[in-house]
Amino acid sequence: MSDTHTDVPSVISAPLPIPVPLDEQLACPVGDVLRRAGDRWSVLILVLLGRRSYRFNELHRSIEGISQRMLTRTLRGLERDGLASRTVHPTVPPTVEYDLTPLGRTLLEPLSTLADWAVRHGPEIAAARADHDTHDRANPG
Amino acid sequence: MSDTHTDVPSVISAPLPIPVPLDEQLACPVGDVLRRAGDRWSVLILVLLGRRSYRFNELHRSIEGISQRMLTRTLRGLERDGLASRTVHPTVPPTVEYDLTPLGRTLLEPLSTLADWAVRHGPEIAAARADHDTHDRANPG
DNA sequence: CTGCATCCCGTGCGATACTG
DNA sequence: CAGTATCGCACGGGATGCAG
Repeated sequence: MSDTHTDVPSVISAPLPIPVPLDEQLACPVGDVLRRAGDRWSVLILVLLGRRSYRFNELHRSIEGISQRMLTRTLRGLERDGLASRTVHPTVPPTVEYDLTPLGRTLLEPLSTLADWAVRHGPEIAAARADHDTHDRANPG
Repeated sequence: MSDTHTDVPSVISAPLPIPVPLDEQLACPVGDVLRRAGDRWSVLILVLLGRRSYRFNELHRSIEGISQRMLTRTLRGLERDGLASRTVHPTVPPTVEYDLTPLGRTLLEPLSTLADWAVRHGPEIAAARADHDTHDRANPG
């Protein structure tokens, strides 16, 4: 953890065939995870479920701006990837409980590493963005 | 780094106002970074530039399947966020060199953490996905 | 309560063609 | 070499309505 020395282990610094082949890109699980994390709701839901289990409408009420459609779709996606679990309790009004799977729980760690970076360097990004927009054109639209 | 004990530090486990307000979501730099990382090309370009500087067509040749349009747009995006730098050398055939900024370089670390997780747990995700698709319906298409 | 179906829009992304 | 312009498709994502 020295100062200017950025030691990057693992995959990122691993040798890479050039040109990076299409197969490699599509088959790579990194792309999968990145896409998941990149959508608008998955990470937020992951974080909420990381604290406790939620029911459907409870999640719906807990996330301002999400539609039922996207909540359903996102949960299905997380479930499909083995990150969240869906438990149906056969009560008279149906009750469905969502939890994080052990796998999903392990994802919180690397996610928090990235989130931490984002929070730390958010101002720098905002500044760079403002600077770029100002110098490039007067009215960014 | 114990076995089943997942200790999640920082942002992810920080207190969160419920319901999570829309402003919070849009203003949050985490969302920004996640979106960037979630697009198809940014991370790959970040990784390449992390090794050495590249020229435009050199990048174009190094990434199979990317269009000029998306290469330009992605590089502009990275540049706008202060993650990559663009240097024009006033030679007779114009030469443009792309590099990682110090900021961009620091992003490689948390990114590699996530990438590492993806590679480690990729099989589990694939298995869960196959299992889900099989049990849910015979023909997923 | 928990969801699926339908309609619609914005945009990410690729293909192609053209310019300094 | 290093881009820009235009087109078109696919998909994420919101609004609304219906159903078990």
